[in-house]
Amino acid sequence: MRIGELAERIGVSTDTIRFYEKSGVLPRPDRQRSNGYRSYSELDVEHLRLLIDLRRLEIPLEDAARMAGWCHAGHCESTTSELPRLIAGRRAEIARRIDGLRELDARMAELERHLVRDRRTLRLLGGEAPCCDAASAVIDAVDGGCACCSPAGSAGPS
Amino acid sequence: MRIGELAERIGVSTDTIRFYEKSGVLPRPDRQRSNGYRSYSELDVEHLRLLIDLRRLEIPLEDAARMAGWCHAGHCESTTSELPRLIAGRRAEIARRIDGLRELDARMAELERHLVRDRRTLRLLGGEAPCCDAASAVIDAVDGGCACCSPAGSAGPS
DNA sequence: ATTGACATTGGAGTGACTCCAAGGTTTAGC
DNA sequence: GCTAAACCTTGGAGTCACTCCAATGTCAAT
Repeated sequence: MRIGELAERIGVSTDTIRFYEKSGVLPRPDRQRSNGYRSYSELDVEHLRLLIDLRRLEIPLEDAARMAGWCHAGHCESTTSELPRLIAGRRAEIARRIDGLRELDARMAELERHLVRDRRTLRLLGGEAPCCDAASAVIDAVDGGCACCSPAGSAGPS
Repeated sequence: MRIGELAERIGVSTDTIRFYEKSGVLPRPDRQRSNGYRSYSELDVEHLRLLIDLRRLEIPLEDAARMAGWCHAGHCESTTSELPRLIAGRRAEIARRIDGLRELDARMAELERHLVRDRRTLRLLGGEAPCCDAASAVIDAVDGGCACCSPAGSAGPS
């Protein structure tokens, strides 16, 4: 199969595949003699698919390539000694990220509530409103304090 | 305050602050006359803190700078019309990411279980084992199939 | 006067792509 | 056989958001 089909099947761009080859993390495949086109086997598909899956875990390219290489070459030693460490680290990282995202989402939700309230206020007021209401809601929700309209800790305008 | 203290207080590098200034997303602050050092006020701290917080939501730098700018300048119009759209999009993205990470973590956990099992097997066998056990566990767990040792769908070696 | 911690600038490097131009090849239809 | 579209090739430049570096300047304390 040629590079386009491989890319299609795995869901990456041909540029990405060529980039991997150029940076040495994927071996150069056979070339169809005379026309220079890259030619891939089902085995190559599996190798690349694993690499891409590992990349989707946001494992740095070099590490992901090493891991995929071990599996491909059947090197149990590396697989059983280095992999567990890598995986444990990854899982901790994933947990940290989920926590961070949850916190962000909570802040975003609060911000959203503030904005809805402020917009209702604006509508009731006929479109004009003290300038810092919404802005301070943003800062309160995202940041925990408003500098431009309550620099000394006052409760805000209006 | 000088750039080092600002960076310290917000938890970014001085390089980052200078980079923001160079790329035009932060205004040039006053310079202490004669020595050329940047000099920041508490207002600048709040502005940058908001920008950095928005960046931590992985909002692209340009967008984050625009949002922080609105708040800083008290432009309710943009704040109330554009922000809600941005926030809704952000929250959807956050939800997607959390789902993705959860799935990854489940796959990682499965992989870990496989490896523990295989290592026990290895120890019982005295260190030597059929080469593909661990490798195929990686592929099974991460990828859902092993090409190198069961290319035709067989159950695996050993 | 010297040391050390700060500051300045311009410019290069990083990771992981992504896009582009200028060309060669293959395939389908007429 | 000719043409057009869809593929492939290469080298190289661009992107984002920093990060690091060298060479130099400033300042406070000993």
